[in-house]
Amino acid sequence: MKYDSRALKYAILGLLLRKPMTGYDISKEFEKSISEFWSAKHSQIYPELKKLVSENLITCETECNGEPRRKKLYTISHAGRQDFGVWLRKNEDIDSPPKDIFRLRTYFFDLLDKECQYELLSTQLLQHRRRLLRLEEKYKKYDTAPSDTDAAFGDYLVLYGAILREKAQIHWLQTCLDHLCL
Amino acid sequence: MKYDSRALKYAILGLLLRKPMTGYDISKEFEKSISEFWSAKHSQIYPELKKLVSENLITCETECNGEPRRKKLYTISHAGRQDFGVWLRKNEDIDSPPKDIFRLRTYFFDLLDKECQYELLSTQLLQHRRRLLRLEEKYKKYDTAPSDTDAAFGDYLVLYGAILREKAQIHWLQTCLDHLCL
DNA sequence: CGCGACATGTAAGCAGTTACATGATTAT
DNA sequence: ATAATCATGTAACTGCTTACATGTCGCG
Repeated sequence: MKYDSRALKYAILGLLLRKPMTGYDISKEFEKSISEFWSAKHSQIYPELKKLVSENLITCETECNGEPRRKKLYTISHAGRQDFGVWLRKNEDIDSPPKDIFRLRTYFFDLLDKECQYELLSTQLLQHRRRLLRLEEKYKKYDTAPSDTDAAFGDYLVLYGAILREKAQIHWLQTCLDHLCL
Repeated sequence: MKYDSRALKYAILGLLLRKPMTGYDISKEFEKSISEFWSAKHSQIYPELKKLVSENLITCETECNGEPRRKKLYTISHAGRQDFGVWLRKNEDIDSPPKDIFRLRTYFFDLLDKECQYELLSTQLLQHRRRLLRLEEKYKKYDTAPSDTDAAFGDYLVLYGAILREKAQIHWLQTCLDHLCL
């Protein structure tokens, strides 16, 4: 009875802790740094915001100076701050290895001809190299590492983590190609 | 209209291509090498087997020498082989980065005191080092790389991939700790 | 006026986990 | 006997994606 880790809940609370935001803003934020290790669509975010309001962890403002607005600005509540603080400090076990469909294909490589194995591996390699390049572009913008009290600190760490992950993937794919000994 | 990549379907078909198996056998197989990049519980496998039978991709034998048995032995059909072959050769785009809850925590590290940051990082580090050791134990059993036509080839590749993944994770965690400059 | 970005939602369906259920076989 | 493993299933629920739906705002 605890599959429910409620990651989306805490991602939203964390973002709202920095500043009040609309559902749309949160959605955009997911497409930035967070997308290096997760993503959530607006169709998942809007219902979650409703739920958090009903749980009194956030509040929703629809008007400004008495005028009704089209935007809904969400703000974290005291209870929300507390809940998030407890979660953030929780020292949980490492996750089971992440699902990887390409590795499933690789697992069945003995059932495939060499040419096809080569095709699949080199296409993956190319794409991961492109992703790495894009990440390194982003990384270059930091000429120095942000302080660990700066909001950019987390961004910086997960970006570097994404780079290492891509490098490991590339290294693996190259090793796989070497084992094909064409 | 194609979220449905049906990974479980192809995992099962691939395993049955090697030899006929029961649902229980398949379940056990998932706990071996496949668990380095994915896992499926029996509660997901049994319904999928039913579905595959209804799609005529596999057949089910319940008896042996006319005697009814308690086991259900599944065998891949001709249509199943074809379907799997097409899937295995498909050159798909790389997946979006895998979900990682610990990185979500890291992303919010600026909201956390140094001691707690240190605690979280070092606990993760310890556990990933343990996982790496276990993987390296397994890897040592191959004194030489299996041929690319051997069924063990895939096992070997994904195992090596898991080792590189853990090493990258460990390297990242160490770098994060360095940035804390205690 | 039309296009793209802003902004918010719902419905259907697949994917996966946890818990509930049951019963047979094997080893101690 | 009794505990562990073998063996098969279902129900309820969370999580996530895709598609459907609607309307606003600013710019050229």
